[in-house]
Amino acid sequence: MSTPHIVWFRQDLRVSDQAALAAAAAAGPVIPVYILDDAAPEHWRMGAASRWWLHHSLASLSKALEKYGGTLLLLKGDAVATLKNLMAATGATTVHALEHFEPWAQRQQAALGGALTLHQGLSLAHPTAMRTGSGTSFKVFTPFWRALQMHMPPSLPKPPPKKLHMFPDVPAGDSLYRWKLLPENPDWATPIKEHWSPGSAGAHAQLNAFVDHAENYSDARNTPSVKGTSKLSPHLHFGEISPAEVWHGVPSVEPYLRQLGWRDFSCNLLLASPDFADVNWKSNFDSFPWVDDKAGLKAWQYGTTGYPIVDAGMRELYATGWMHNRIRMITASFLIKDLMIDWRAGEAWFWDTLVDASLGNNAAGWQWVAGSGADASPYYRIFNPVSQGEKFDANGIYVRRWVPELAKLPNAHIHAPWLAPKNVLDYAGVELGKTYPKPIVNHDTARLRALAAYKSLKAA
DNA sequence: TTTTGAGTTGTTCGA
DNA sequence: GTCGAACAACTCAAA
Repeated sequence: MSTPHIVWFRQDLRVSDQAALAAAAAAGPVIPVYILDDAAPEHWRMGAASRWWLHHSLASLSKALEKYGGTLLLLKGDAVATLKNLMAATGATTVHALEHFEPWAQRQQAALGGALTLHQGLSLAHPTAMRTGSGTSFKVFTPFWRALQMHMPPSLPKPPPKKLHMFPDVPAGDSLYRWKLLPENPDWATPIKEHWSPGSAGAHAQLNAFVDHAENYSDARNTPSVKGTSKLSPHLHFGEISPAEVWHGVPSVEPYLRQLGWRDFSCNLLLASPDFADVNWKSNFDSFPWVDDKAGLKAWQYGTTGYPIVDAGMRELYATGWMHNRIRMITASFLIKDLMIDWRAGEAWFWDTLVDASLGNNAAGWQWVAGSGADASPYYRIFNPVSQGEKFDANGIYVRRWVPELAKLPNAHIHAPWLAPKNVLDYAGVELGKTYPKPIVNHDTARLRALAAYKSLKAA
């Protein structure tokens, strides 16, 4: 019997276009393993929504491997030690894995040294291939995107191995259910379940559904009430589908491919600045006068700010584990600029509640809105939650879906119920402060306060 | 080394 | 209602 090759699955839970699996399968008998590992610092351990997704994704991967004659071994503990033990117990000398870019993943990869063979498949292009003319990493998206396109299209996706030869003598693993990744008492995942089907099959179904309307992406992507976006983000995050499979699977719609480019860009930023998720990329923001507003944070989290478009978004997030991208910007702008709460509080909430929570993407989004990021939004760009609602949810469909207590308000007042005449509110059964909150801040004054704070930063 | 052009996603104000 | 200007200054990337 030849020595086995370990395939270490992480956020690459697929069998097709999976270079680590392919290399191991070609080399000899395999041991596919997933290790539940709390290597990340406490506050970056996988969030609750992600854990729900992980459970189902692992179940799906396990099934997929069985189709090819493989079995997924589930282990728990420090990944480096666990892999070393597994190698010692089985005589394996090589671990195959796709390269990951989170700081703790980088540390683990370094610790495994020569025992680890890294393959590519998380990004469209390897970050070290993405360099400016002077050899530095990119800090601005547009030139990055131009450079990335020089490397595109990515290689065609590889089919799964025809057959896996499992190494017969594998130690016993855990059972997935014993990891208790699923919520109990209460089982808040019921509505999430209705919106998603984790796993590669679900990912490809989602891709096919998107392909049918991808041509409308440019227009429809900003309308949160319609299916305009791809909704592939969680599938991509868990690697149930590779970015190359997506690139080759969708029509060549530039604005969409550009979004894929953003995934790569975030990955580059994180690799270049390992503390990107924790500290202001622009250090002058360290003196920003954030407000410690626990009540405001809570109102934001649970969708009771009194601004319908913000509340709708936050409720969509809490119910489904996902939020439309346009609404992510609006809600983030509201937390940062209207409430002046530190962007990291919003980042942490998104981390816990998003099924697509990715360290680099999440941090890049928040730092961009805050203005502390590499390629940041200008400080005076403060979203007006009413005009954003009127512009992108003109007929109030999105708000009515997630804030049903406002459902009977006419379009003219759906985004600013506090401005509606009393008889209109009465007719709609809305009593502000009772059935729906009054606005927790006045946007006009909040805007001026934020502008002043940003100005003070500049002076400092 | 210096210069030049550009930088995801907006809003308000006043003519 | 529509339109252009102002809202800053700085850093990045490439020539």
